[in-house]
Amino acid sequence: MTLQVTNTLTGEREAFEPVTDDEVLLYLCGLTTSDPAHVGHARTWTHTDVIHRWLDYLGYDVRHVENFTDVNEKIVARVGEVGDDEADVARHYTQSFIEDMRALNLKRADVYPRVSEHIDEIIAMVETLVDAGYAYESNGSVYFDVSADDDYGKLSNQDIEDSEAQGDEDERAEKRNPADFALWKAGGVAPEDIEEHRHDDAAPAEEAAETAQTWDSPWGEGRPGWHIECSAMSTTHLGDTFDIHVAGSDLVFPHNENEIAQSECATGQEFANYWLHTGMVQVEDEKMSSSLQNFTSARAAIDEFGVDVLRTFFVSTVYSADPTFSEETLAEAEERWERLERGYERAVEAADGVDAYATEPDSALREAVDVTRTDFEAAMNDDLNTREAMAALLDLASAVNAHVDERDRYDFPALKRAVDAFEELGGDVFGLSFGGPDGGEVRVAEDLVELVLDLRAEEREAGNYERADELRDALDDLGIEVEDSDDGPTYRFE
RNA sequence: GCCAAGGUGGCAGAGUCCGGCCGAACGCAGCGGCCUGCAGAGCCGCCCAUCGCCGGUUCAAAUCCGGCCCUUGGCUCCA
Repeated sequence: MTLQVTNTLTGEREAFEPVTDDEVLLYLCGLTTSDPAHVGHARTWTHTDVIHRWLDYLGYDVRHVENFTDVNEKIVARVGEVGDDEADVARHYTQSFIEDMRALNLKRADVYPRVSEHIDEIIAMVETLVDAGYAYESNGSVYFDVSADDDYGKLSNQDIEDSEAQGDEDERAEKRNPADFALWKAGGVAPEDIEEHRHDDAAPAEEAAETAQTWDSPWGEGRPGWHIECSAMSTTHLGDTFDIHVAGSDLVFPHNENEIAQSECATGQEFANYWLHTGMVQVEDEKMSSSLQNFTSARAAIDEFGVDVLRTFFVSTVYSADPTFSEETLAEAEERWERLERGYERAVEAADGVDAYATEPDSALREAVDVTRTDFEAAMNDDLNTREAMAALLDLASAVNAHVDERDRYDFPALKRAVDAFEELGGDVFGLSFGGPDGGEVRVAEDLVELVLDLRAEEREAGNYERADELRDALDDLGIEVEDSDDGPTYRFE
């Protein structure tokens, strides 16, 4: 049984065959560092993470690249809110993304390239396209000539005759064909370009625009276009042709389409072999999105539900579906996760007790473990059907419960294999944390420590240093080390 | 208008590629029983589905073909 995936490029389910036998080159279109990551972003990250983990499970060596777009007018529009200039705002959100990714228990990518550190590669690629006749300069900007690329539109089936003009009036005037798109944009950022993305507490548009970064190029001072970055960064770190390109389904056109056009015209090689697109999280029958202001930030969701519940929610729909984010669906995910976790814990407790024997075979449980493994693997290989794979795991929980309920003497080898299955499939592949304290418990512990620290701060302010020290010592006895710093107290669990 | 993906029980959501094992999975909610000092957890069972509509192909269709209706995403920054 080999892995099959649905390829947006062909619209069909295909056998997965990497360019190199044992290695998989994976790219995910990352986020623009202009807003906090929300649940929709977290879902795409998590499904990509599960793909990575499944490829690991199958024995592939995965090279995983995921970019941060740190040059964009939306970032400039946040100047004054969380930073003094474009680069500063970008740093702020890049940091917050990294923290969210850690909190979500995502496997680290091999490279997190940023646009600002790949300007040379971007310029080189644009030059190649100009030299080869696929792009032209106009008023210091460079545009991709869609009519020069016979394959244009092959991902999204767009007909360039039907496409509406992109860009503002000035830009349209500079283009030969309305469907042409910018590879390089002359000058900085115009205040009116960031006006619509501005929040009330941001700096005035004029002032913010001043902080936009620009770079020297053969066509004069300017900034990279919207789509060229992903082409430059992916080919730099993965080569001209790589295996899997993941992105949200909202990026199919024009972003991914343009990536293909630029890359294949520049390198003469196939770009990505398999295109996987994740669905859009729905909130009240509408896409969750930063601009619609209907989003729950990844951070808030992790704080409210915990990573395991959130990951269970994500994995309970196939990656390509548009799942409903609501109180009901998250409550259901919570029930599912608890059922799974309880099943795991019962298996561990039964296996680690004196009532577990080597000579008490329970064929029902033994068969259930086998079925779980084969069903899970078949589901994952069938276009990464995490929903079905999860069902297999939940069936295992039922089998464990039935075994422990019905018997006084347990089948140790079978229980051990059940525990292994939970840990390898639910833990390693789905990234769920069996065994350890769950997110909720950790948060309560942290809240309690903060509560004590608040009390201690009150004593200190009142000058009751003896009492304050007693509280610190009491925490220390519990294995919580408190240190005072300029920014207030910090602590860590020993 | 054009492109793409969908429409499956009260909710949510697999199955559709490769028609029959789908008399429709897993789960949530609801109901009954077991267990139980109570509750919870768990176990067993049940309830709720003319699989968007109409027509066609077939011994057989949720699954294939045609038409229509509706939803979501894209065509503008977007996971």
